[in-house]
Order: sequence, then structure tokens, then C-alpha cells
Amino acid sequence: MSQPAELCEEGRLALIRDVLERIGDKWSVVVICQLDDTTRRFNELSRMSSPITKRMLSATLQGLERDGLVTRTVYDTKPPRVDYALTPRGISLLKVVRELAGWAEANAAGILESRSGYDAR
Amino acid sequence: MSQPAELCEEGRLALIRDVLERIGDKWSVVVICQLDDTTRRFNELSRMSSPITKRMLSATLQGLERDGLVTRTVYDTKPPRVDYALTPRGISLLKVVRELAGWAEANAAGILESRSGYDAR
DNA sequence: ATACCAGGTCTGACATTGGTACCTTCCACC
DNA sequence: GGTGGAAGGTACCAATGTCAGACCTGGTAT
Repeated sequence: MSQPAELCEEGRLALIRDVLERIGDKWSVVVICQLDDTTRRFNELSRMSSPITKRMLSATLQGLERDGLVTRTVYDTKPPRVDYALTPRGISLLKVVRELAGWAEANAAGILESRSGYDAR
Repeated sequence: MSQPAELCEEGRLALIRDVLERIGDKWSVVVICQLDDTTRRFNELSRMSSPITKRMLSATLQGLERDGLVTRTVYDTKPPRVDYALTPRGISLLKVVRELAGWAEANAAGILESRSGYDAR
């Protein structure tokens, strides 16, 4: 098995930071979650992610495409149509995000409690 | 079992964003990893996390303490001494971070390749 | 005198984000 | 003929957030 070993080894920390910069921005996770297992069009994503602007959606999708997490398929039809979907790599990331979500749900209450305790000092 | 179900449900996305804001900053993960299973002093962490400034280390630790992820123990000795350690909640978060690290390692090469392909278009 | 401990403060640079406006092509409407 | 909408963006600017660096604290030990 892989040994947990040196978690703080320099290179490893750099890798983690890389992933966090990828999914740590404001919209990447939202978009990834909404792509989930289907393909979606640009404006569809725009509507689903409610207060996101086209500008941010576009930038987010470009970043995800650059890292090979989503595919962008352009159909040269009368009104242009562009489909986005998760790649296998994107799907594997989504699994990790689900773990994160699980942790978040399990600990949200405790964290909020801890915060209010801390703030009231 | 817990159904994966509505991952993009509003509240759930908000929770994920919360966690990501917590660990998505520049130093939290570094500090958490270095606390791992031992207790460490302020300057010890400062040295281990190399280019971190005291200001950022202090801020990071305060954030982590606020969320109940680390404990801060002050000894009122001649030169002041403050020990930091992960709480059980912090340890559970570290496990998730390890998963993240695993994904990062497994996908780093592919991502870099994808990036250079994208940039060279 | 100097350095270590554990920080706090203050300023300025830089990155991220939001908002608005604009573009192109097709189509429907009046 | 002109207006305006949808599709999928891009360009530019302003506000905001994040971070580093330099300096200050105060007590103790060398």
C-alpha cells in the first residue's frame, strides 16, 4: 500500500496547493458539481449557477478545460451551441469533492459552534 | 447509506465553499500537515513552513483555532511558550486532505500535460 | 548590547472578482 | 426596415480580498 509517510514533503505540499488553487476559486466546484454526469450548455450552466456572471463562467470553464477536467464541444449550428462535460479526470475530481462535501456536512454544526464560542471571547 | 443525491443542492454547495475557504488559503493546509500528529510551537511551525511570515502563521493559526481545528495552549513561562496541536476535528480534516493529496499526485502529470497542450494552441 | 520567544500593526503590491458594455449571426416581430 | 432577442462569449474598469515586508512589543537569557 501507499504509505502516508511524508505528507509535508515539499513537492507533495506543492501538489496539494495546486489542486486547491484549481478548485479553491469561487466557481469551479459549483460548475463541476453541476456538470456531474451530464453535458450542459453554456447558458444552461449560467442559469443553474444563479449569480455567476458570464465572464466568470467563461473564465472558470476555460480553466477547467485547460486542466483537462472538462471538454468543450462546439457545434457550428445556426445559433451557436457549445456543450461542456466532465472528462474522466473531472469525474475523479468530483469524487474527491464529494468526500469534501461529506466532511463539510458532518462538521458544519461543530465548526459553527466553535466559531461562535471563539468570537464571543 | 447516504445517497449522493443532490450534490448541487444550494446548502451543500455553500458548505463545500465554506470548507474550501477554510483550507483554500495559502497556508492552512501547510500548517495542518505539519501539525499532523504532534504538537508544535509557534516558531517551530514558522521554521518548518519556510517562507511563511509570522503574520500569516499567526493569522492562519487563529483561523484554525476559531474553527476548532487546532488547540492553542499557552504556558506562562519565562520565554513565552505556545503549543499548537490538531483537535480530533482537525485530524479528520487531515484525512480528507490526504485524499486530496492522493488525487493530486495521481493526476499531476496528466494535468501538466493537458495544460501545455492547451497553452500551445 | 543582542537575540529569542510569540506575536501585533501598518502599508502597499498584487490577484481575484463583479459589472457593464460590446460583438456576431441568425431569427421573430411590428 | 428596424428592433430586439438568444446563443456564446470578449474587453475593460473598479472594488475588493489576500499577502508580504518592515517595524514594534516586552520580558528574559547571554
